[in-house]
Parts: sequence; structure tokens; C-alpha cells
Amino acid sequence: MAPTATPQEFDPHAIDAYWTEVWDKEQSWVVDNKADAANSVYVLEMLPYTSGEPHVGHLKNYAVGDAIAHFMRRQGKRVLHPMGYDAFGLPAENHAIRTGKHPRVSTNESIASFREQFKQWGISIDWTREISTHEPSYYRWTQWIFLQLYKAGLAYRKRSAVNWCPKDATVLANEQVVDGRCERCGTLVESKNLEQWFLKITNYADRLLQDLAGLDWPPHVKTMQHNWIGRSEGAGVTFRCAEVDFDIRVFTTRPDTLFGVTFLAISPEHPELDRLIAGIPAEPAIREYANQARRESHAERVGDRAKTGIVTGRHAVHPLSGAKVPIVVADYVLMEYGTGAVMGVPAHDERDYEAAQALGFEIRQVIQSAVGSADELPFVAKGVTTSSGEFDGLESAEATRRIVAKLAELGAGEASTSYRLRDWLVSRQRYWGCPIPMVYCESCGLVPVPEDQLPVLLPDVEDYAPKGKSPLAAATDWVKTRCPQCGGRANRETDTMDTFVDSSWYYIRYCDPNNTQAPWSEQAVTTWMPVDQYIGGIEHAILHLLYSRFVCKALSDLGCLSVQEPFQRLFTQGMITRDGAKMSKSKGNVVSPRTIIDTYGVDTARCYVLFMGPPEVGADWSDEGVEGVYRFLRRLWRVAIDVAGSQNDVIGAVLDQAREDDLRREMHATIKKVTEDMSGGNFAFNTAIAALMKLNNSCIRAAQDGITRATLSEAVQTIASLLLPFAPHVACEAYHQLTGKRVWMQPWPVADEAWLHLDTVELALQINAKNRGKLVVASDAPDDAVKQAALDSDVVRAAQDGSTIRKVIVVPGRLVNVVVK
RNA sequence: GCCGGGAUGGCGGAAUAGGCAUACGCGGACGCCUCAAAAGCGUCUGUCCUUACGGACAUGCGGGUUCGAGUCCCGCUCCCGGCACCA
Repeated sequence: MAPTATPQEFDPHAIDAYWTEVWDKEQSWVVDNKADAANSVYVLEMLPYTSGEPHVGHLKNYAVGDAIAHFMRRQGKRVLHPMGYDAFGLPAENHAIRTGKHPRVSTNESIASFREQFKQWGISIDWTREISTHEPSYYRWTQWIFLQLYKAGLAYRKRSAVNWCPKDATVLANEQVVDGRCERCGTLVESKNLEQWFLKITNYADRLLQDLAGLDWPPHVKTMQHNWIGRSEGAGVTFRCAEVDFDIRVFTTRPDTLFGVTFLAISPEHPELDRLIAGIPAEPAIREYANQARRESHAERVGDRAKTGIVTGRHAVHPLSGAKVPIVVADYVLMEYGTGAVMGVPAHDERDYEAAQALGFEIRQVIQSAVGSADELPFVAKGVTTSSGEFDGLESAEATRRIVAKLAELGAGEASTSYRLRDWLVSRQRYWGCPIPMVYCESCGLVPVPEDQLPVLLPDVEDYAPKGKSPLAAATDWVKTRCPQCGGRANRETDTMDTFVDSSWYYIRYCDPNNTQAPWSEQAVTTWMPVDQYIGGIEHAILHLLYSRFVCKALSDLGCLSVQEPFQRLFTQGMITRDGAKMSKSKGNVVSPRTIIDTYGVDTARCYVLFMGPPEVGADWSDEGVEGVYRFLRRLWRVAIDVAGSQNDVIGAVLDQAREDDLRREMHATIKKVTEDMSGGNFAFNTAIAALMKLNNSCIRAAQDGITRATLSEAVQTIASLLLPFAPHVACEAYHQLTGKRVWMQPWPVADEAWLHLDTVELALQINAKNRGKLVVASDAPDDAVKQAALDSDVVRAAQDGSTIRKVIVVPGRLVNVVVK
């Protein structure tokens, strides 16, 4: 909308187009890296995965982030607010296979669409910092980071049981298996014994857990990471099996139950199993049992089924009691957790109880709820020890301490901590990803590609369909290379990296995205990092957010980065549903941002997704609700145009000083309300917008009843000014119509306390806490005067008749309650 | 089972240092404008009783504390999310 025109009809599309062009031309949101860390704020929304088109979830994500970015800028901050694309990975590749387009082509098309729509939405992005994870200029540094981790011993190859998705024909990280199924395609995951690349995230388990305390994150996200890391404290205990010279190590969280051990159970995958069972009568049966267990998926093994096991006939010696304890192979014992062997305490563990019943082991109670009480078994709570020799009669905590000390003294155990977290499996047998910069030399073995030879470019291949080994293996010219060490014949690593490696460091690259000499400069990173406000979906609570924290800490330890945590404050937005269901093409309930914007303009769409409810909770889409927001914006625009076009000093019917004051007072109250709703980590956009609607209604009413042009204009300007974070195009237009100025360059309005103070206040007059009328008093009236005024009121006099006044409670500014009996 | 979050009109939701429950929006009713409709504008809209004035009852359920409870405490029910043969 040209600022000189005087339009008669609200035309949001013209307004959108006009201001989009202004921002684009003037580079309104570009910031440099000057060293001004104290005044610099980094606002970041999770980068979009570019497959297909943006949906309303994206709209909400960026509407939330943009509101914060605008608000911060108006507070005088330099705001880094960049954008990029998570472009490698399985979904993009699968989409490419389905459509018959090369993933590079279809991904670039998708990126173009995202970029175009983000610009249309008017998100205040510094477009000079745009990145994409599939560009060599970016993944060169992903490879560089991999090499740093490798040199530090944090990237390694290991053969082990891994999750395999038969449909996507690749291995998966533990975090990408949900309820035993592939997170992407829902296929039941199989277990395979393969050699793969891992990142040693377990080295950081404790720090990842402890440093959660210093983060300003939603508690449930912290809890999820806490649970995922799964720290348990206990003890390692050694049971010696002299028959085959084998020290069986177990981990327990309950050393106080040690005297209740009546068997030892070891996992069918235990590496010492062969040695343990060699030559015993049960050997063939156990081998069959172990094979069977290996064939089954993890989901099947942990299903709701009876405990099984095969008794070996071998025994171990209890380290404290000296008792002979039978050893059993049982598939309920997981190799992946603890030591792959557990001590069986049937009296105090439900699983052990079940196993003992099935296999006929003794059930020996060593903990009681209180001395002498008859507890039902299994009794799993803590209590007092019994039948535990010298440790009898101790509380569980004390018994634990003493038993662990005794074990340590005998060299048969020690306090120990175990984690549920596994190392991060990062290699993928797929085409569309970042190549792992390693070569296999016939004489030198595994050799990293020298940094000055990066990037290892992803070659173009004809056939990129998944085959169970990386499609890159087919690019023989690319695979065959020379060893960087000896110059001899060597082959390149053909697996690619998990997409989550790409996105584990992108927020650092934004600080210095065009640096060709290094992944980032120290200056850029100290100016911006850490991200002050991160915004994204809850689905990344564990995956992306845990991986990023790990990579950040590792880089920091390697001296590459000066921060320990990437995201200081996190906000997770709730999902928008339609008719109570997640939007999906198959259900046909998808709301397209394009359709809404074509009908109502950008600002209605942005404002509506913020007005639906608190942004952290989910909300159901309503077409009627959208109309309501559109009406608000149109009414605002109308009153702004009317005021701007009016030559009169008074607008409306009859001037009234009280009305002037009321509107001004409401204006200042609204400034206060909106500011509070957005300050200090508040994301109460829904109530902020409600307050603006209310003030707008008051303006329209005042324009009918009679008001000076000056007062009305100031109030409408204020609405426009406060609305910038939510509806930037209409806000800029309305403000410009009234003032000729650019609202984003104006400081955020400040409420004048003098206008928030009232001379008189209306109190609720209550009798026995029930509303019985109103009482108008001077706002600075002392409590005694208020009390007297209440007693003098007709309502109280009437109530007093025949009863006595017991008490009068005055709540200044609120109410007065007369208690009668 | 463990951990976290929640339940308020016909609907989305406001309101927690305990102080006038239902802001704002949607939907609905009636009216104005119109030849008419749409749009727009205005008034009303928690439930029940009452012609009215007015009153009673209402924040998932049952108790409690308090002059006063959506808000605090105790005991439940249901819903959502995470983890779960993790020893």
C-alpha cells in the first residue's frame, strides 16, 4: 500500500506486498558481528526440515519467534534472527525416490518454496546469513567437526547389536526408535550385529544431566532428558565363578539386598557366555536359547511375557556370605544396560521374583518394612535389613553404605553409576547425507581425510535407492582413492552421517555463515552465543536438543567454542490440530498457510495462530476464529485511516473530559499489560492480543461518542505500535498512516504510571463474602474510612438489622467484606 | 508402575503474593441499515427460580483451612505427554 494513497477498503494483500518490499530493499533486519555481546540477543527458531511445503506448524513456530525478535529490537537490542534449511536426510531422500526426482533437485525446490513463503510471511530474518546443511560450504564444516571428534576419541567404530530398519534399509540411533519402531516410517526395528560409527555421548552423560539445572527450559523437557539419560546409582559387585575362572560383574541399585541373592542371571548376548557354558550338559540348549533371543526384536523381548531362562549348572560365590549361587542364562537380562548380568534377588524385585518362581530358586527375604513385620513378597520398597549377618537391623541407606564399604575392602565391589544413555550411532547406509570423511587404507587401516582436503563432496550417483549398504559404494571412481598417509590404495567410507549431526551445530554457523577459513570466528561466537531464546517443537526434546548439547560441550572441551550450553532459554510450542486430530494429507484435514493468507492476508494468519490460546499448548484450528482476528485488524485499519484522514479536532458526537481520561488511562494500562505479557520469558501472546482488541474496541466506541483527534490518534498509534510483533504489515501501515514514521524504528511504548493511578476506585461490597453492591471511595482512602463508608451503606444497614457485625475486612482497591451473624 | 502437565460457559480460552470467576474471540438471540441478502453497526448471552425487583447454584469429584478458595492442604476420578524387564 503506497503511503500517500487514501484507500477506502482494507486490502491486506496490498499492505503485505508494500511492506515486504520495504524490508527487503532496506535490509531492515541485517545485523553485523560487532563486539557488543551485552547488547546482542540471539533469537532462533529450529530450522525447518525442507521436504514439501511449509504448514501451519511452521507458521506458528516462526510467528512466535518473530514476535520475540521484534519485541527485543524495540527494547534497543541488536537481534540475530537467521534462517536456514535442514536439507539432508531420509525423508527428503524417500520423497525423491517416490517422485523420481534426484534429492538435490527436489530439496532445492522445497527450499525455494520455504524461502518464498517465509519472505511472504514477513518474518524479520537477516537473509544475508541463510544456510543449508546440504551445501558443501556448510557440510565441509560438519566433516571438520567429525574429524575433531575423531581425533579426540569421541568418534569411533564399534561392532555391536544395533537397530536396523528393514524398510529404510539403514541403522538407526537409539533415539530414533520409538516403541520398537522406526521413528520415520513406523516399521518394526530389527537387531543386527554390525560395525558402525558412534559418537561418544556417554562420556558426557553426567554433565548433560547436571547442566540441565542452569537452563531456563520447560520442566517437562528437562524431565524427558533426565529420564533419557537415566542415571542410576548403586554398586558394581563381583561374583566369582571358580569353575571356569570367571568373575561375573553385576550392577545393582540395591546393595542393601545383597544377602537376598539366590541366583545370578546373565544375558544370552554376554561375551563370556561361550566360556561359561563350554562342556556343560545344557550347552546345546543354551546355544539354541541364545540364538532364539538374538533373532527376536527388542520390542518382542521386552513384551509382556513370562520370564524364561536356562540353568547352567555352574555356580558363583557370594562375595560376602560365601554361599554358592546358581547361574542362569535369561533373556530378560539386557546386554545393553549395566554389565549384562544381574544378581537375582527374588524377595525384593518383581522380575527376579517371577524368574525364581519359574525356575525354582530360593526366595530369601532380607528387607522388612519394619523389624518383624510380615511383608508380602516381593517387597520392593526400602526398609530394615534382616538375615544379613553383621548388617542386620540397618536402614536400607545405611546398609547400602556399609555393604559397599565391605565389598570395597574385600576387592569385590565398589560404588558405581550406570546410565541408560547409549552412544550415538551416526552412520547411515543411505545416499542423501554428509559423507563421513574417512578412508580405509590397505596398509594403514582407518585414516582421516586431512582437513585441507575437505569437503569430501557427495558424488552424484544414478541409483540412490537404499540397498542395505550405502549407495555411495556404487560410485567406484569416488570410492577408490589414495591413502593420505602412505599414498597407497584406499577406499572411502561409504556411509553418510545421521541428519541430526548436521543440525547439531547449525546455530553456531549462523554467527559467521560466510566464513570460508573456519567454521566460525571467535569474535562472532562470543558476540552471539549462546542462543538466548530457542523456539521449536516438543518432538525434539530428546533427539536434536540432546545431540546439540553434546556437540556444544565437546567442541567447548576441544577449545573451539567458549560456551557449554547452546540454548539458554527454550520455548516449545504446542501443535495445531484440526477437528482434534493431527493434520495429515491422508486424513485430508490439512490447513494450508497459503490458503489462509490468500483469503485474509499474512497478518490475520500470524495473529490467529498466536491468539488461539497459550502458544505452549496445542489448539484446534477454527475457521470462524480466523474471521474474528481478521475483523479486528480491519477495524483497526479503519479507525486509523479515519483518524489520519480527518481534519477535525473532535471526532464523534459530544466531547467529554472523563472519556478522554478513560481512553488515555486504558491506553497506558494496555501498554503495561502487553509489555508484561512478553517480558521475562512470558509468551502470553494470546492475552496481549486480547488487550489490543479491547483497546481497539474502546477507540471505536470513543470515536462514536466523541473524543479529541489528538487523544484518539495517540491511542490508535499505540495499538499499532504494540501490534508490530504479531501483525507487522498492518501495524506498520496503520502507524505510518497516522505518523508518517516506521514503527519498527520507534522505541517500545512505555506506560506512564501517573495514568495508571485512579482518583477513585469502585470496591465490591460484600456481606459474608457474597457480593451485595458497590462502594466508590477515594483510592487513597485509609482502611478505616473505607470501613466506615461500608458500615454507612444502605446494604450493610439492612443486613445489620437483627444481627451483629463481627468483622470488617478491607482489601484496598479490591473489596470490603462485612461479616455479620 | 514411575515422572511431568492438565480438567473453568454452547466452543477456544481469561483470572494464581487467596480478594468482584467467565477478559478477549467464536457461536447464538434480537435490533439498525437494505427492496432483499451479504457485509457492517448496536444490545443481550454461565445455569436454575422469578412478570419484575431479586435470589439460589456454578471452575472434574469428596473433604479441609480461611471472613473469603478456580487459586492453598488431604483423598480420589478422568485426560494428555514422556520413560519403562534399565537390575
